[in-house]
Amino acid sequence: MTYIKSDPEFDQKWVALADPTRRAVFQLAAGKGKSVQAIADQLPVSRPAVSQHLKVLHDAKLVSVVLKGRQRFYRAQPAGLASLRRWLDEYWSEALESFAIAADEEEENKND
Amino acid sequence: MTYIKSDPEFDQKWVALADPTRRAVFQLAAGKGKSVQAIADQLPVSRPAVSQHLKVLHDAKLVSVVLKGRQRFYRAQPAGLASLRRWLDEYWSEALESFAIAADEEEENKND
DNA sequence: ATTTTATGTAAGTCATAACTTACCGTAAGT
DNA sequence: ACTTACGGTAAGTTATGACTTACATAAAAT
Repeated sequence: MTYIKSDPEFDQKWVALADPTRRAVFQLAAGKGKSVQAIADQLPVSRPAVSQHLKVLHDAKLVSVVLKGRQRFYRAQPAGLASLRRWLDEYWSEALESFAIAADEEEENKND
Repeated sequence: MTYIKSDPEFDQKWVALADPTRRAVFQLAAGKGKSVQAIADQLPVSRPAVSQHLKVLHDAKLVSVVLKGRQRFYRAQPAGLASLRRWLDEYWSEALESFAIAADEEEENKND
């Protein structure tokens, strides 16, 4: 078995959130929902850059849009984080449930 | 406020796990701990590539190493996922605690 | 109707990241 | 001692991604 199980939707979410600027966009869009301009105003990048980031986030289903006249209100969609959370928990829980690991950890870190 | 709060250690973890191959490396190193060769054997990339991925993961404190003779056993360190989990939960919980959002969601997705 | 305002998108630049092959050091086995 | 196995690292290639400025479109305001 020399291949990697690929899940494009899942990968997209990781890639989308790996960029700090894009993560900031996501955070700014959390809660209330903001126009592109409003988001760009709070960031050190151009307005088109924000548009591009929003496209990536939208494709990854991490934000939703509402059209209001000539404005577009983007809002973070926390539900889109579900698969990432599940992945993390899969490995996270290993750490908690196993005392054996904690014990070995010390042994290992001597040569680390 | 036109800057982004930067946390290099935190960013590193995101970047490290955003790559599918590197995520596969991390997963293969979960639980038992494997030699570089053993990991490379299960992936469609070269052994040096795996070494490079492991360096990134190690720098991000997502794996630990144990030296045993000429082998190096790498093991995933779930504790390294803590900060990511906390970040996710911050936005994840918003979704769960607020019924208002769920209601608005429908309204919004009409124009989506 | 003309002019703003809000946004998307195209085109170009530049840095970086994910590979590869080649090479080096070092521990084990003979 | 010599050879083989393990793994890090250097160098080079290539794709991609995060920006920018310039342009295009459509709704609102005058």
